[in-house]
This record gives sequence, structure tokens and C-alpha cells, in this order.
Amino acid sequence: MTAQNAAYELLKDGILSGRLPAGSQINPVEVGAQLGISRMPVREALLQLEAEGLVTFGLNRRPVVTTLTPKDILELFEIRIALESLACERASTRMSSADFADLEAQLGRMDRAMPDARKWIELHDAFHDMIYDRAEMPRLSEGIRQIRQTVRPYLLMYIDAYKSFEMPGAEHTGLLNMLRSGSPEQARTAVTEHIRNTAASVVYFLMNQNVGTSAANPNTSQQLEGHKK
Amino acid sequence: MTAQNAAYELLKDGILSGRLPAGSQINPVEVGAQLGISRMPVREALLQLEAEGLVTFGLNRRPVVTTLTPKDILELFEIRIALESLACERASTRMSSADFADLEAQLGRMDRAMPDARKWIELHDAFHDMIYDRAEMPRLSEGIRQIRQTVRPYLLMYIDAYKSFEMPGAEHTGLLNMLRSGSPEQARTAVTEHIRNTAASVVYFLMNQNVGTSAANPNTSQQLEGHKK
DNA sequence: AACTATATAATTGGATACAGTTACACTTGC
DNA sequence: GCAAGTGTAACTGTATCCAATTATATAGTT
Repeated sequence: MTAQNAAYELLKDGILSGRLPAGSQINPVEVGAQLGISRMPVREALLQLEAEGLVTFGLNRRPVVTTLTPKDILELFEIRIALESLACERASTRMSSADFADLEAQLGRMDRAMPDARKWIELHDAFHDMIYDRAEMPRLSEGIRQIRQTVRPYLLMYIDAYKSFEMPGAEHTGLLNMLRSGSPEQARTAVTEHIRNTAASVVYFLMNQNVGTSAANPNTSQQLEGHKK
Repeated sequence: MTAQNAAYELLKDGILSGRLPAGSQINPVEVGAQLGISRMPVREALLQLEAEGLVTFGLNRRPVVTTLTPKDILELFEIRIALESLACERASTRMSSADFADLEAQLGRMDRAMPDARKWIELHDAFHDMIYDRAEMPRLSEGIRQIRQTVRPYLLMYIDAYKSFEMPGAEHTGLLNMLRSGSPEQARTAVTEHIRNTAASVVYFLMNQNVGTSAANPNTSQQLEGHKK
């Protein structure tokens, strides 16, 4: 593996897991030292992450973990609806019975992972990816995957807040049944509802947490806590 | 302007204008020399262009201009339909009369640019951007812009082939009228039709040209074209 | 003590040097 | 003439060095 890739993986994992929260400043030299590499490959990894929307170059091109406002997140969910509707619609006419068996198995796995939110999300995303793969639109799948990734840290915040949160298992069974019916229209509405529900919960939660409202101001980044003038 | 940006602009313009056709190998040293800079900023520009889909790193990570098959292009058009439908729908409820006046003016400008295909496309894209800006979904607008960009070289090939090609001016007036009616559903169907028409023409043309079928993949010498040379 | 000016450190963009790898051309033997 | 082997040139990845910019700390002034 190249140094660039190592930096990419480290940073991406840090951001997606929430270990590097939104607004965190990233120091290329520091990251490089952590991996025993120079800052050049880190710099390149940051460029890639910026393209994916996970990192933003702030004032003076200093890299920070992207901060999303509830409005941003709502927009991303709306885009997901448009994209996943299409993917679901196309997939619905291309599913085999073997696919349905795989998806059932995946739902089982999700149920069994239930207490572990991160594990559950992993399996949940894989469940959707399995469906969208059947749409045979690789760029569409990739786009969906990327948006889901961008929102993930905020979804984790939401789930972490409600430890005893009940995952919408029933919704997925419903979605699967709609797909089994073979009706593209029903598949589309099912997935639309599914995403809209998640969006509503997450955005409502974030607005009450005041996430990404004051933090959007660069001056209030948490990194500044140490030197209070 | 930074060296990285200069390289980015040069390469992007080259690709979008068709001066660097699909499959062209890009030599970072060469590009750097052309701008009086080293290959490092060029390398970084290439990373950004890869993220946008305009450049691909081929065997041994050598950068080449991305080659799209007709299938890829069809997929991109389908995604555009999903995204632009949403944008149009949202925009339709947010348009002011001043916006409509601006759009009318833009249509006039497009008509007057008529013989110059590149100029026309520029104005045409701006016309659509003006509408989508009203959707107030910046990421959506950006995504649409990016996909349109990716397809542009192929659209130009199509237009260049039919010099006397009649631009679909009437369709845009129709779209504008649908927007004026204020019905999101009608706006959605109008833009869907509009894009689908373009997609059909361009993809049909490209398939007959055998663009990106055998040349795209050195391994596969398949010919998918309907022998209509 | 607060304010300002200045020195110093940190950070970024970029060039260059160097190692490892791959492609290419040129033998050399058949 | 052609296949295989070999040496060379080109290319990529990366570290390091330098310059310019920006932030931080320090010292002096009031």
C-alpha cells in the first residue's frame, strides 16, 4: 500500500467513525508523523477527501473536517432520495430469487448485530448496496455510497444519543417485499419513505443539538479551547 | 493563482474542449513544462480531475483522459434525469418573474449564438444553471454541473458531426412555460423529456461512431455497434 | 494591565532529489 | 528474421528543502 493510501484510509476512518469530529483541524505533518511518512502523501490524501466532501480547505487552505449544517444534511438526504429511487426502481426489475435470499440473510445479520450501532450501520449499508448493485449503474451506486458516507458521522451522533434506539428493521422487510412484488413504482415509493423517515429523525435531532450552526463559524472550532486569548 | 490551479484549469479546458480526446495519456512533466511549473502541482490537479471523473489512472497509475462508453454516457444521462428532475421541481415553486425575464433573455442569447456550437452549449448550460440555482440546493447544482461537464466532450463530438444540427430551442421554451405554470410535476416531466431526447440522440450517434467500445478496453475487442458506418 | 510592534515559529505551496518500477530499444543468439 | 535477455530511459511515489505567508509569543510603551 502506498503512503498516500495509508493516509487516506486513516483520515477517512477517523472522520467516518467520528473520532475526528466536524471542524477538527488536520495537520498534515502530524498525520504524516503518525504514519511515519512525510506530509506530501497526506496532502494528496486530503485532496481526495476534499473531492469526496469529507474535508474542506478553510481559511488559508488549512484542511478541516467538513462541517455540515442540518440544512446541508437535509439536502443530501433529498439527493439520496432522487438517486436511490432510481437505483431501486431499476433494481426491482433485475432481482433474482437468489438475490432475495441474500437480502433476507443480510436482514438476519442486521438483527443479530442490533446492540452494536456501528456494526449495524455497516451491514445496513451493505444491504442497500446489494440492492443497488442490481441496478447495474456503477456510477449511481458510487454516488449513493458517497453521500451516505458523508452523512454517516451525523447519523452516528443520532444513534449514539439514543442508545436504545429501535432500528427500523420492519421498514427494510417492507422494502424487500415491495421489491419482490416487482413493481418499480412501489419500490420507488418504499425507498423514498424509508429515507424520508431517517432524514426527518436525524435532522430533527441535529437541530435540537444545535449541530453545525455555531460551529459553521470558523472561530468557534473546538480546537481553540486550549488558548483562550 | 497557484500552480496547482493553473494545471487544473489547463487540463480541464483541454479535456472539455476536446483538445485532449478520451484516452489521451497525460504526462505530468510535460504539462508542468508547458506552464513553467514542476510536476507536483500537476499531479495534484490530476487527483482532483480524477475525483471529477475527467481523468482516470490507468495501468501503473499513469493518468489518461477518461474514456466513456455509450453505456457509461447513458447511465450519466439517467442520473442527470433523476437529479435535474428534482432540481426543476424544487425550482418551479421558487421562480420570480424577474427570473423568467432573465431566462427569456438567455434563450435569446442562445438563439443568436446559434452557429457557434461551443458558445451555444456554454449559454445553454448557464440557462439550466440559472433554473437550478433557484432550487436552493447547492450540492445538487454542483453535482448536475459536474455530470454535464463529464459528458460535454461527447456532446461536442455529436454536434460537430452534424454541423447543421438544429438545436432544440423549442424544447427550452416549452420547459420555461412548464415552469411558468408553477406545476412541479409538469416541470419534472418537461425536463425529463428534454434530457431523454438529448440522451437518445447522443448515444445513438456515439454507438454508430463506435466511440469508446473497442478503444476503451484494450483487452476486449468487441464491436457492439450496429453496422451503420 | 492593556495595546502595539516585532521577532519567532508553524504552515502552506512548490521545486528538486532520489529510489523503485516499468516500458522500450538494442543487442545477441538461434 | 525473430525470441529472449539486458541495459537505459521514463515515470511514479515520496522525502526533503526552500520561500512566502500566517499565526503566535514576546517585549516595549503607555
